[in-house]
Amino acid sequence: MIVRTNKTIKKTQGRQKIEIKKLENNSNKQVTFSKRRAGLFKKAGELSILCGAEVAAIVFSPNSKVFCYGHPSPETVIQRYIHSTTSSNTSNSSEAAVAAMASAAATSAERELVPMEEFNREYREAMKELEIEKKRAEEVKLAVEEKKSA
Amino acid sequence: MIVRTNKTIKKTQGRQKIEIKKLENNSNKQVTFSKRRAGLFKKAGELSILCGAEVAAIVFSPNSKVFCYGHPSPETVIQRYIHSTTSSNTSNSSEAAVAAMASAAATSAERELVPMEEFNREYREAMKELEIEKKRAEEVKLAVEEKKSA
DNA sequence: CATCCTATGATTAGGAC
DNA sequence: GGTCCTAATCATAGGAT
Repeated sequence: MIVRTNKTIKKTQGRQKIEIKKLENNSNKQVTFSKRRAGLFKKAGELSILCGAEVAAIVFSPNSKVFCYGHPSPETVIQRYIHSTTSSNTSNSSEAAVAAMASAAATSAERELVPMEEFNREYREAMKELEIEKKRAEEVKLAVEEKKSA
Repeated sequence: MIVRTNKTIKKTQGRQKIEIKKLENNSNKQVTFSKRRAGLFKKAGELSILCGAEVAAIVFSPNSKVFCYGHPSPETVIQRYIHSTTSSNTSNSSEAAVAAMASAAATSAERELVPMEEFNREYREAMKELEIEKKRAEEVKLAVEEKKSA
């Protein structure tokens, strides 16, 4: 009896698990690009509505075609971003962070809003991290300057 | 005797359906903002890896704090976007690198005294931003070296 | 505020038009 | 190229820590 109940025949394979790595198949890459780009913009829109946030998303396809989403508009958000990043002229990020924390330390010590014991531990860890970061920042700075003079 | 048979008690309500409209509850809005921002950036990263696309996402929180994701870097994509939408001349790419570093500095810009109650949060954010910036700086560095050898 | 957990809604891979 | 479909993975709301 070759009676197949259609109930057991899947119409599609459904969503398959995929690895997040460069897609090699070009046509599949194009399809994935379109679908996920739409998904990304939708998410961006939801975030802006739900939280009243300004959001911009810019995407260049593998073929260099540009797509963008923005609320209130891509330009508005980009301008604001550029302004927010260039208005600061602090020389070194690590030093700035250290200064900020030192400032916080002085204030908190007086107010005792946090157990000193815990604070000291966190502070030491922070300083350690910053030392490491300082060295890396220096490396990058050198690399950038090197490139400039080249 | 407070004996509850956990078997019939659901530990959580699980994901609830929500309307996409402005959240009014501020604390809930903050939580949603953090979670969805992370999700958005993750999606952006997946899109860039899967499709070899250049992607940038910029988000301003309701409190005007700026967050961004970019591959290869936010600045790179923004520059390219500006160039693609206007006919202005291409600017020096090293400026992008410098801007990237300035971005890190902006994260923990100088401030007055900080209430200790905010210290832990501020501290964690600063560390996280530095962590992100570290990776970005590394990418920029690699890009610079790549260009030099080319 | 971040992170972990679970249940469930949302997204999307694969396929067909 | 976009659209519709299904099934399975993924993201996330709500809660706890």
